Amino acid sequence: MSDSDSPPHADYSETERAIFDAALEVFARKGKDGARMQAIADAAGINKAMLHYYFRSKDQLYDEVFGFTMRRFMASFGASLQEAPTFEETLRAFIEGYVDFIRDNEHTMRLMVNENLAGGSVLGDHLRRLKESGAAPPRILAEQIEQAVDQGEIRPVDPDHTVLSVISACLFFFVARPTVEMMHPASDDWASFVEARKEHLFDLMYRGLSPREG
Amino acid sequence: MSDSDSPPHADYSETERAIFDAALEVFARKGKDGARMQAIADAAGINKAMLHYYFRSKDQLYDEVFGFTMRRFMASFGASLQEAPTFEETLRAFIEGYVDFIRDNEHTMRLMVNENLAGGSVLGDHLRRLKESGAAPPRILAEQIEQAVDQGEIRPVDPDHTVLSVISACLFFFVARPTVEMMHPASDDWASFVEARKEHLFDLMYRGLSPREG
DNA sequence: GTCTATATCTCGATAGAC
DNA sequence: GTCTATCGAGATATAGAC
Repeated sequence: MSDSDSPPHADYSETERAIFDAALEVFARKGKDGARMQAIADAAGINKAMLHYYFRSKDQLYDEVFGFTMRRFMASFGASLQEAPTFEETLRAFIEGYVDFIRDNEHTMRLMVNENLAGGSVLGDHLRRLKESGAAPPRILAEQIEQAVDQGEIRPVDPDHTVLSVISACLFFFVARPTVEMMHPASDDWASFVEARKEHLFDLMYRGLSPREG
Repeated sequence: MSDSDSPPHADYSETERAIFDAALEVFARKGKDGARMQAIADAAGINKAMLHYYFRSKDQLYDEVFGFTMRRFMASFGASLQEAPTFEETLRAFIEGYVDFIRDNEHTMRLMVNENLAGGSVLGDHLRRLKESGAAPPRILAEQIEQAVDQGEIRPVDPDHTVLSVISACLFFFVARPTVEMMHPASDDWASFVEARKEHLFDLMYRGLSPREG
């Protein structure tokens, strides 16, 4: 249900796992520099000395947590996309799957956003390492869009801009969740707000890509 | 051109203004807890003692910077919207104006996002105070959408969800700018990428709202 | 592996000379 | 108003008993 599912390291012990989850949560909310080792220890239900025993330093803890989280985040992208007979179904399934992933992994998303706000230097390091090891970033949705354009199911659009727009729409309302909940009290039931949003987003996006004349 | 334009306080001295701008930049990237007073002093070209002389404490500095920045951010919303004969023109002008504002005020946007990631408690305080003083949050774009629906220019949509979608699309690619620039090297010229994005966004959104049959 | 105690350093904040 | 020097709290990290 939450960020702690599908362990990043199969060989993590229970304690390491508790530390990892706690660190993800605190780093996600406060950023690397704003996070306190004491807060992580408290959230993990252990004491500070254990953090250093298992992960040596704050830098190393952040690096490890960020690396795993980034890979999980990128993998979710591919996992949300299942090819279907029509692009309409493909897009609907992607929005459904991707929004579900973010809903169940808000801390993962927050950590990614926080790293971007801070400038993305750690992100850059990891991305470079990933590329060197041959793991290309997934352009799988963009390819589906190109196909759909070729087959005339949607109008000619720039695939990369379109992917970015879909991602933005699926993600941002989670980023701004506190604001959304304050401005839009009707969303006091967040779960049903998220479901309504999926519908709205699919309609807006699919119609926006439709080839019908304008 | 940048976040430092249109002074938040007409009665700020030059030094106060330099501190304000420096604090905005550092808080925006690192968050309240991650920011260092020394880093703010360096960016402002003064020493730490001056920070406390003018703003007493870090808490108070953050509170003041956040308050002004939030009001500017909310005001930009109304300022980007100019009523036009058709909703098509209104939407085009809004996207143009709002994206321009974010492009020229990236730190402002980052501070808002950072506060949301951290939970939004300071944001909540300020919003509550604003409401008590009678300044309602601007629902001005939502009203334009309602009108356009009534007049049949666009299909029946939920105005609040639609506003949220437009905002997301205009904002998020700035939030994720480091990732976008790494993943999409074609955007090495950020300025022209932003311009292309405005076009793409207007097309996608306006067509997505079109009443034509599906 | 786990905890307490502590070393070491950094940060926010102030005192006081100019 | 501006700077240097410094205090004291709080942070990361380690030592060492169990």
